[in-house]
Amino acid sequence: MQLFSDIRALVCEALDAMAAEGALPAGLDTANVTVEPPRDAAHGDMATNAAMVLAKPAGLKPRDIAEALAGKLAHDPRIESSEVAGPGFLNLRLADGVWQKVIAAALSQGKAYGRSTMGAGQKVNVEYVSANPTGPLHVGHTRGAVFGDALASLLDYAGYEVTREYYINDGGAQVDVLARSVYLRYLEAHGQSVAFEDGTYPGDYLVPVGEALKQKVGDAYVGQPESVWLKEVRDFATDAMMDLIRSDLKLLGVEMDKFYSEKSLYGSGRIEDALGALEAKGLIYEGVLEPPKGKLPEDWEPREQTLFRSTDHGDDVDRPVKKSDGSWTYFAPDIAYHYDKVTRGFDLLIDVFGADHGGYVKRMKAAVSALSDGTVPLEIKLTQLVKLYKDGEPFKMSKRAGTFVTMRDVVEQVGPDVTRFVMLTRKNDAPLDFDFDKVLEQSKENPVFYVQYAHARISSVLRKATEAGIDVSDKALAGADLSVLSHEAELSLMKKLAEWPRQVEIAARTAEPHRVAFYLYDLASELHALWNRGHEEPALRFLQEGDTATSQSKIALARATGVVISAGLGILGVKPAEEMR
RNA sequence: GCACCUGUAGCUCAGCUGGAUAGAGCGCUGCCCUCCGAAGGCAGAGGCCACAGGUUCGAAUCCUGUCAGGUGCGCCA
Repeated sequence: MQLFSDIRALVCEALDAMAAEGALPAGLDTANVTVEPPRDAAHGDMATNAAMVLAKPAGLKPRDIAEALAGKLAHDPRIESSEVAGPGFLNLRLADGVWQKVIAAALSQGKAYGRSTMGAGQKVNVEYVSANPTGPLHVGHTRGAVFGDALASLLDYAGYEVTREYYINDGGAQVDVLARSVYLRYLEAHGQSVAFEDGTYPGDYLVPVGEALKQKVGDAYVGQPESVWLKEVRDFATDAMMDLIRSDLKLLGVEMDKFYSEKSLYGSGRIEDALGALEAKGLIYEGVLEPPKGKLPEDWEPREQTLFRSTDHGDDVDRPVKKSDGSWTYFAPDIAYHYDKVTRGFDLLIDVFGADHGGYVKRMKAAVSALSDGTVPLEIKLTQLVKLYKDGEPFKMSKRAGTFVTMRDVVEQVGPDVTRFVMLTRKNDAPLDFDFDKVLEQSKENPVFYVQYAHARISSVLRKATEAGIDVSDKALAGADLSVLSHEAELSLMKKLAEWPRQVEIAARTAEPHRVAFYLYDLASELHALWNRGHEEPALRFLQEGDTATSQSKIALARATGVVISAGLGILGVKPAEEMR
């Protein structure tokens, strides 16, 4: 049930009828006709711009079209009244019964109320996190993980068939560095003292890996050259790191459908295939790149390389797929990986990258565009930096010194629910401040708390009602007489509930899960407002002493609100609170 | 130098693929608990939507340019 699209359909039907009667020219394009809540509630429940959009093509005055449209709509029982306003808006006021049905829908459909068929079962691949397997996840990864996961859930809720995927960068030079670092820890485990020079990972998290390696191979690698141990240690270490990362993700409540290994591409012919596909399109050539302007690297000298003509697909310069020594650049396996996604039959690809990868957006899109002949869109969402604070003071982090804040640090301090919600209360392309103290504050300044508090109040009502012997089962509530819910404060809450399916579609269309978080805040606000009205007007309390029937009606409203809050939190990956402590 | 992102109330931020008098929280002023959780609610004050042009019935939103901040820019991933 999506009330706004229902009414939009009604408007379009009326426009068709007008065209059939000759009041409008036939064949007008109604694609730009919208039905949405007006900014000012005094204007009514819904407003349509139909008359203004059609005035020009129809050669008529907007207000005349609006008047005629109003006449048509008046026949529908859902429309209580309509009036023409401003430059040609048609403001609609809906009958109370329409809103009351929203409660019934939420109760009967549960969390599925709000689900959309917008995605029409299209297969979408969401790739996120994809952190290098060289250490634990840190705060930046956390935002990407939370965002990607919520986006995936959102798209699922909006009717897409979603695959959550992680690309393991286990094929490049950084895993050799990892292997050497683990080897040093391994020597340490054998009692040697070692020095961590530049170009190694000094973090403590490799200590147990070194010890585990000792457990496995004893002293077999001690004093041996790299040629003996590098490959084995590399595999051992990346496996250990992926275990670490998986457990970090689990802590946050993120579960991937698929982990895809870069290494698996090498030697399989897949990279050659992907580049062959590009070559067949005439997009691969040998050439020399211009040096970047303005900031010339010290050791710049022109080299001939194998290049991808990405400029044919919207990039600014062509990109190298092979280094001057003939080995692949990192971009080559990335192309192969995306080619693989295309051939797996996805209708839409989404990559979630950190903002520091913004420079790769165009070339990646160019590659997918070329490989799919423009049939598979690749959307890339960048998540901006997270700045950490404690007591209002910024955290200093240094990767070199190994003093970066890990995801585990954050989640263990504030919990997965708070971490997720807070990181979703900002749009992905804006930087985020994360203050360890503020996110745990129990006040309305903290949206996590505010929304959870609303849910806890609803749970509290249900508990009290049960104690009072009122049947609050879904079945009993579904049978309640909803027509008694006609107070303006109650209608206001119902109207907010009616917006839920619409908000889901907007959020999914724009790939912006933060909209869900903001909607939930608004919804919680309506609930709190109604709750407090109960102080002054006892008739607005959910529990009506001695009147089971009326109580059930009002509790049905509370319950419906709880259902939507928990559905919304579900998308964000947050568990609703039954009570506050 | 180029590309991408950002610029909205004193502060932190929303703003629905262009809509009416631009919203919320914090902070400031004043109210509301014999009552389902006051960890809440109500009301007031506070804006040249960075700036300048353009597109149109209509612009915070789209286009161009300028300014400011962030991120990145061959042989790293």
